[in-house]
Amino acid sequence: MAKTGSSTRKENFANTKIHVTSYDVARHAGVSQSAVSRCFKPGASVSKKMRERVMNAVKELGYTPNAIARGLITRRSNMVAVIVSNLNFYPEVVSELSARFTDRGVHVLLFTLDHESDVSRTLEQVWQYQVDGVIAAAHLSAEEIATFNERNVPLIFYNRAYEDVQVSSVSCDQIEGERALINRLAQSGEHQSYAIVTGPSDSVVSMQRTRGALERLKEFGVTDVIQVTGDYGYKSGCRAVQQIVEQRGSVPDAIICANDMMAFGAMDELRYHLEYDVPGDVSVVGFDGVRAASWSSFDLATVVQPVESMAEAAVSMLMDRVDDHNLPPEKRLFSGVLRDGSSIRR
Amino acid sequence: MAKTGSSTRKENFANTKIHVTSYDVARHAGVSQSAVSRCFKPGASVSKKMRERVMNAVKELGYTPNAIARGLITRRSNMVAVIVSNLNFYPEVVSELSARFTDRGVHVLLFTLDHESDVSRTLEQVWQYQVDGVIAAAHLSAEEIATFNERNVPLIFYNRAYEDVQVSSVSCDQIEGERALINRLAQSGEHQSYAIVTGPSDSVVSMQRTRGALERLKEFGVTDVIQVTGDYGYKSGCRAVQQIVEQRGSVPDAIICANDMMAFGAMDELRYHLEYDVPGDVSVVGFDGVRAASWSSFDLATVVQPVESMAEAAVSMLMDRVDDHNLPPEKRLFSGVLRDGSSIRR
DNA sequence: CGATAAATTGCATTCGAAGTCAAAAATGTT
DNA sequence: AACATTTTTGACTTCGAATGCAATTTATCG
Repeated sequence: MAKTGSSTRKENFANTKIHVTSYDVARHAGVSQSAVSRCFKPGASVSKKMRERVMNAVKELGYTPNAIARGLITRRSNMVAVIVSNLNFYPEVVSELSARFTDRGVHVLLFTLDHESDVSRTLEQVWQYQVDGVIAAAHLSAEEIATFNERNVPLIFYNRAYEDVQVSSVSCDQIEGERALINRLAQSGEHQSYAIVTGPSDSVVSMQRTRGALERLKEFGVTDVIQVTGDYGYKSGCRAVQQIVEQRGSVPDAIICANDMMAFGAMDELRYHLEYDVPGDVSVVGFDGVRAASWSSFDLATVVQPVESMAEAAVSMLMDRVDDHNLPPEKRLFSGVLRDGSSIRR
Repeated sequence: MAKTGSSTRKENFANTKIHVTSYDVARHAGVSQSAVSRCFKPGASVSKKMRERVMNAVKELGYTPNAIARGLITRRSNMVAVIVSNLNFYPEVVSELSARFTDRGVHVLLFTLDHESDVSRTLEQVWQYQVDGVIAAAHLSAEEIATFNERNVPLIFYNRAYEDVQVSSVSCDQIEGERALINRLAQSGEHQSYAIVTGPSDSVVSMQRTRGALERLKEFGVTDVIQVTGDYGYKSGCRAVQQIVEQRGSVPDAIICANDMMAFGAMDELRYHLEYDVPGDVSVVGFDGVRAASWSSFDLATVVQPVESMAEAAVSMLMDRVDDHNLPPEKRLFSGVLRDGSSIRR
């Protein structure tokens, strides 16, 4: 009540109508609403004189097109949803995606998931907002993926490759990358015993990295590899090291962490609490190539995911499919780049 | 052409109409469209029987309300814009904001700025999308702020306090926090000479932190303080240390960095390149209290910003103003929490 | 200059849900 | 059972811009 009253008041008194519509512009310029609309549509048939008159009125009234109304009729919201399971890990990805979408005049509706259980609630919201497409850096069930087809909404997974599902994705080759790391460790000739710190057991990415490492180690004849589970966080890297030491009674020659954060935790635990020398006593490697990997404190050997390329690929794949819904699913696999570092003994 | 054709084809062949509207539901349930609409409005007058019939039809057809259409008539998009200058710094903030908005059924349109010059273009987009409100962790000019009033869009600044402008904000008390850090340094009795690594000169936050430090140092009788400028990044912390040493020919007793990232850079540069001991030869302090501050490698003395409280405050302040546009601007100032750490000599 | 083609403009309708209001149904009262 | 109340319901209009189509203007050419 009070609200309506006050906004009406403002409309009347302040001579600043709060919502200037294309009709207002049309009236002010003495043309039709269609004409105003056309002036905002690139490539529309509008005479120079008309455009000028309209644009003057637009400026005088301070008109801004209403994207909501436009979206209703064009069935194009120019919004995409970005679903990330946890923004704290790898903000660069969201940042890159956001920047690239912005370049294409597309806006990002951000959905962060605290618990993976929020997925279905999140998808409800996604449907309601009529987004043109979705980028998911989170795990969706096969049924959930299927609804995207039913609803005809393009979907691109970021770093989640589904083997048996026909769905587009952009990923970094986790297995290849992990193998490269093992090669690097083996090549130094200093590592006989290995331990692996995996990510959470429901993480496909972690599974792949672990598998890649184990496979390659096996090829080198290393079979008894200690595995402990982490949660991708720094602290879990610390804990993992404690567990490893507890289990073996000593440190292995190399600790392979499923991501950089855990590698940092592992290095710090080794150096500052267990007083081992990295890499003197034990080598540590990670995965991802986050910024801190190149900090002197760590100088971590890792695999750098080509975030820019991957983001660009995800964005362009998505927008291609928004423009043509009939394009078939496609999986793009990028190689990571081995970053050598002094966390490996040589 | 091809697109329309194909989607029509799908509509006809696949028996799955792509867009199920409230009319479809109404027809299927044998009721009016108004009735369907009412079933989705909490607290509306609908009989039990009606609700049941409608909800059955909803399920059978797989109907989802169209938030775009709803927003058009209700003038409430249930979307807010979050504008951040650089997502890479402090992803926690965006993460917290996102989670809290989600809890309130509000969706986040994310705008990241690469260059501050993008602000005006970004605001254009913000207007078009009829967001209910905006949270800005970026610098806006006075005129830009004024347009929010003209357009009657609530705006809350995050960690940007404008002294002479009537605008709402949530911030951490930079000056108080910095003074606490200086107190802590002074209290150890080991620090005579100081250097400051500031943030970029156009950062209000950096100015405040620097001012707070200088003021307190002056009160302690310290006046000749070396200042070098950084950009909030790790590398600029390294460079800053080089410059400081170059200028004085030796390290000061304490280096005060305007944020944690630069403090990390400074510590690493000191320890690994100049081979000084931190804190033995020189103490380092930061500001922000990012996760890595508590990593053993750094154990950085810093001021922890109460991100959760601040995010909650920003969100609730914004939503209050969305509900009642007449609420006056309000500035909320949170104290940071001093985090002691072994980066300070004692 | 007149005829024809091409470019421009306006009218009327559309998108999908929500709100207004009056009619209809259910409930309560005597 | 007759009436007054309250609750439900549906017809119709609205939000703001885009678009198909017809009407109009302008350009082109013989």
